[in-house]
Amino acid sequence: MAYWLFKSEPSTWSWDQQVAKGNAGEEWDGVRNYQARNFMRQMQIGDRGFFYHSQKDKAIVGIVEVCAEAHSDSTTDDERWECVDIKAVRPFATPVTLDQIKADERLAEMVLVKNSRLSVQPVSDAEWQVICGLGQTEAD
DNA sequence: GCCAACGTTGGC
DNA sequence: GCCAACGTTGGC
Repeated sequence: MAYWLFKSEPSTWSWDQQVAKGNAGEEWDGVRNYQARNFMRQMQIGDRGFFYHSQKDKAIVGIVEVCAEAHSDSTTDDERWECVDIKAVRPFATPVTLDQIKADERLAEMVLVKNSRLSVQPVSDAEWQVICGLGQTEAD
């Protein structure tokens, strides 16, 4: 199983909205970036991801699970763009802020730190464990 | 609100 | 195929 990170501006699509979709999940649509799309194409059902709030919060606030593999993005007729569906699994007991991530040398190689603009990114197993620890949240 | 970094577009 | 111009993102 692979790990990922999904980034969203809470004013556009927030964790609370994601939770409200329940187990049915929701398309992670609107991505118009090839790198991000290519990562979504690699995702498999059951893969886990962090849900990150950019802008005001700048923190990882929850864990999501991929519940549909890449398919065409319903928000555009342009067939280049695809997206997966994700559903909320559980919130972080304590959100992990960007400041915390930057301060932890074990996370120095995270894409979030190296390329903050990429909206869908891979997370390593080690990074996953470290961040779940910081957030006092089950990693399973 | 500013600005740096990055990705995309389009003219040549 | 290169590169300048432009638009967008996101941290500060």
